[in-house]
Amino acid sequence: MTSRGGKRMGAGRPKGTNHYGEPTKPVRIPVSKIDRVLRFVREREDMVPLYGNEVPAGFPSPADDYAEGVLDLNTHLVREPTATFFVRARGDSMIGAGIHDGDLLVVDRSLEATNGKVVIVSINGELTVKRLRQAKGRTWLVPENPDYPPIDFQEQDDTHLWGVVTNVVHSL
Amino acid sequence: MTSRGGKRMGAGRPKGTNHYGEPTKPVRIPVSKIDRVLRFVREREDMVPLYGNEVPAGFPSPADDYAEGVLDLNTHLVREPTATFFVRARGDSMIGAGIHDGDLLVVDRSLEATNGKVVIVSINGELTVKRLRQAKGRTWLVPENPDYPPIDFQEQDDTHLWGVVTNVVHSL
DNA sequence: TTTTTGAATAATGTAACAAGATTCAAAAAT
DNA sequence: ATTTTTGAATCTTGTTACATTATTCAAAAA
Repeated sequence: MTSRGGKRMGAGRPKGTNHYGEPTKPVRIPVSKIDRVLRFVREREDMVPLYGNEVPAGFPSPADDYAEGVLDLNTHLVREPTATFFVRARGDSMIGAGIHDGDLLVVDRSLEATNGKVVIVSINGELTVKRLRQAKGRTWLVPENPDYPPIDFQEQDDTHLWGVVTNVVHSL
Repeated sequence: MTSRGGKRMGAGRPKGTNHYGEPTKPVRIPVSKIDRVLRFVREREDMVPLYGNEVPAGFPSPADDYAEGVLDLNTHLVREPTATFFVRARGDSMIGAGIHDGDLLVVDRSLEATNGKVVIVSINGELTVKRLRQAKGRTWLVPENPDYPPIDFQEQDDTHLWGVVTNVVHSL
């Protein structure tokens, strides 16, 4: 009935006992995206643990602290969001570069297409992926499959270099 | 000097002229994620256009409406965020399945490891990726490279099946 | 010694506010 | 009559304030 607590050292909820372990700030979000944003911040939706070759001690629960070794695929694979697009690979002409039929290619238009890079080129209205080779003042689009011949490349009306392939996503 | 505007129909900034074309609400966000969240809501960071084999008419600007043909890698590759982890592949024993040394493997623990699936297994404290084969009442871990022999698999103290590989991310 | 209690303090969702942006009709200039 | 300037009205937006909830722990009670 009378007072029990009172002013004293250590009373009250300690700092840092919030849901995230760090301070928060209100940020104005468009209503249609509030759900996505809350899922992202609350459930670490796209932060997935990354292991090396050692056996993980146990599978971390979402409540655990992924202080290190977490990976967000968007940030990891898309460096320049506004200059990036995806293309689905067709055929097996680049099988030697690890590009299989149906793979998803991440293409960055902001990277310079230098000798040896794998590039996306449109020829006669069709997209194709090849390795760029510059030698003896000429440029070649070289498949990575002995069944296909290199293509003499010169940028013309019907030919355009779209960007450099940075990653290949292969589904099993 | 005197009044010029005044009370009248149509005065003032019209509704819906905000940055997003819809109302906003303050949402409390952990400080370390404010940058990511703002980039997401403002620049549609992780929505990247996806093309088929036709030549894109032009590169869409971030201001355009990506009503269709956009892809978010996290959603696309990680179906069950809480049951998913990444492992970096080592060696070339699964080269035939399109898995190269250094590739990033997306592993889903919620999928059933059935015959023919590519799985992650720990053996003697080390992680390895192989294809699961069940035949004649026995289970084998089969490499996809003729240089390596199949492994007779039985779940024991030092052996654990961690999950099914759903995607392979290969960097160029 | 163990259990109960409530004062103290932090966290959190949201309302409120101040400053900025935008519009348009009235006033002024031409 | 036509064009330009102006500022009141109104919405947007980043941030602060606040009321409510959650949490902790030492004192009081059992």
